[in-house]
Amino acid sequence: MEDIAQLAGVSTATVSRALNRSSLVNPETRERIENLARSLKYSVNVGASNLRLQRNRTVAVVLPFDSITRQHVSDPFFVSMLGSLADALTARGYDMLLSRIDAERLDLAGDLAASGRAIGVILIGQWHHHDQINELAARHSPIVVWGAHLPQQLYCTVGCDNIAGGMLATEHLIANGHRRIAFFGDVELPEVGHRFEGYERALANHNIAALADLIHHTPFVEGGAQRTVTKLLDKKTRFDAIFATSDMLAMEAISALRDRGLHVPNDVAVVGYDDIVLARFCHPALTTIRQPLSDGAEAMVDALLKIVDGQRPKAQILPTELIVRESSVRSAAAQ
Amino acid sequence: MEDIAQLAGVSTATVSRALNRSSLVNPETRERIENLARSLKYSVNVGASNLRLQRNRTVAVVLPFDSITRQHVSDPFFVSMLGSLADALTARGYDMLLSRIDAERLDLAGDLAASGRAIGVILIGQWHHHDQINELAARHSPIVVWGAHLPQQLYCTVGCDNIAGGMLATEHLIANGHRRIAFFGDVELPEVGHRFEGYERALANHNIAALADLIHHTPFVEGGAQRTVTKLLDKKTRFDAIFATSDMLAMEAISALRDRGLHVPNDVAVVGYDDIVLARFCHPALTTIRQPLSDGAEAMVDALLKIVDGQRPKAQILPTELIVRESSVRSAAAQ
DNA sequence: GCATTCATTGCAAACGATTGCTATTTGCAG
DNA sequence: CTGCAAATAGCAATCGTTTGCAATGAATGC
Repeated sequence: MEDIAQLAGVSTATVSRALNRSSLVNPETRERIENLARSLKYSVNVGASNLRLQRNRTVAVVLPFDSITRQHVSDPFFVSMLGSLADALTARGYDMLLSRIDAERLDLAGDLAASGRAIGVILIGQWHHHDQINELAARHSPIVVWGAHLPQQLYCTVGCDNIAGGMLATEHLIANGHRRIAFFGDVELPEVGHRFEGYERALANHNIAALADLIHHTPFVEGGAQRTVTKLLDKKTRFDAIFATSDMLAMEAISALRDRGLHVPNDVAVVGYDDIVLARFCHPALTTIRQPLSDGAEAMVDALLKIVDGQRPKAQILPTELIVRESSVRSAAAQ
Repeated sequence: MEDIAQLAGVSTATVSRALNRSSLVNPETRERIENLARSLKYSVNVGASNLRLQRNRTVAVVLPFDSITRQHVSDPFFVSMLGSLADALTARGYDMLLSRIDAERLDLAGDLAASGRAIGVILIGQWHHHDQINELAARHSPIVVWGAHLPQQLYCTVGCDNIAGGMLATEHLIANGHRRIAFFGDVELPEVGHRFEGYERALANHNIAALADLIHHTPFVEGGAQRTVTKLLDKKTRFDAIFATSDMLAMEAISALRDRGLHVPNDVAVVGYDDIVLARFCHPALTTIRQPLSDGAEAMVDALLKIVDGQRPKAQILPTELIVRESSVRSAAAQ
């Protein structure tokens, strides 16, 4: 900036004003300075500017990872969410700082804001860490979480109506004549817990008993669904449908069923969750529950900005939608 | 920091030293200051620190998007790359700034470094923008690109041996008795261009003519592969295999073939590219060329750090691997 | 011709942290 | 008791920007 000031024969104050299009500076001078800046490939140091202005246009997006299994969160759903968040933030002129944080050390997420790196944190998924997040929020770390709305939570969540989603999926299977519907998912996760609640309600509505044999704790790990399918078949548990709480799980389950000679949907119907891009192209095309990703991303960003602004936005629950494809509907043609 | 200094009865200088574990400060004093900092949930302002130290531990990762089609880069391959990059950067103590930039305004990527937001840029995919990137590098923007190594490029690339990958895929199809192998991909993209070169070489090695009818410009857009399949079938072009230059393309093509009553692999064998997670679980499981993602991410980060350090790292070409699954091998059982 | 206003510009003090240099204190030897 | 070195801690400048206030000069009104 000093250099430009020299070359333009003015002070840095004027350069700063010119570059910020202040009306205090002579249009002619401004033009000169702008050209100089352009030709020198100069752009203002955002860090210094932020420091002086006490402002910040960076939002931290945290993708927790599991330190025990060391697994990557490879689920396309979460990564698509990233893309949508990046778009929502870019549209509002914010930078996005992406952080992978050990799920056991979620308190570190607070540092991102405390250290001035970001104005707040968007956490993708609450996983098992409701309490930790609550603690963070209690310390007034600006934070918005993608996940389920829980009673007595101190933090703002944005998520889908998982109960409705679970019902939608289950009702659909029931409507197609299925009675022994297996549930695949990690019920300890709040979101999945809600989907399970929807599952139970739908069964209850139709006077179908929820059988413990059919309810399987299937973690979101590669190979999880496969193991669950194997267990079901080895125990000769009777089932005619699966409600899998993610498309990954569903695709893996379908693959495992096929390996054992079972046909989807004719032997076993399957409904997934998320509607990832590939759900349409796999075979059989996946019936699934769509979550409105980009709406969700926008809502999270808006909520975070409100929090930073001192407001207390309410949790948002977005609608879900049943997308019927092939994996749940018996066909004469197939088989 | 002022506050802590007050409470500890020392100056900010001492606090700063204590928090940076300087040996110049009495261990006792340091302890006191650290406790104070902890209980006040204080962490140093990274921006101010960076400003003073003239350093920066942020790397920008740029995911170009196409302004014309406004499409999101939804290919799981690129998003997985993001995850690996995040890991590689975190491991080295760097923050990751994620940016989506209009592919036509790639020059903006230079700003990320010029404005001090990041020490350098990692660009995921060179797409059609070789010249623009060259220009950037000519201006000494520290930049590393995932993509093909081109003659006379000024920037550092990390990528896979796409020629070998293309040969591997094509040789495999030839070995399985296929002679009329269609090529799906946007040959204008350098990486795909190389894969095409590998395809041609493999054909030439076996004295098979490369037929224009079989070579299809298929952009990486949703619906692209489907349209190409439709065109092939409508024109009654004879083909017994497809080499698709991404798994997305491959899965879409398989889906389209199935819609037209053709069986994969018995009527048409298909080989994809990338080995995305879902390639294993789709049906038929996809034969594909694996790119070593996390090695690539590490290599890119290392290269960027070298550039920032004033060195001129060489382009890196990583090996590819053929993963044979079901989509390319005729089976009696299936059909 | 003088006072007053207006349009530009510059001076210098912040923003929060770091660090070379300069005190101050303490311990120890002579 | 004095002198000197080692151990601690503080002063103040600095990083690159921004901006309140003061200063300058030109233009206007009387």
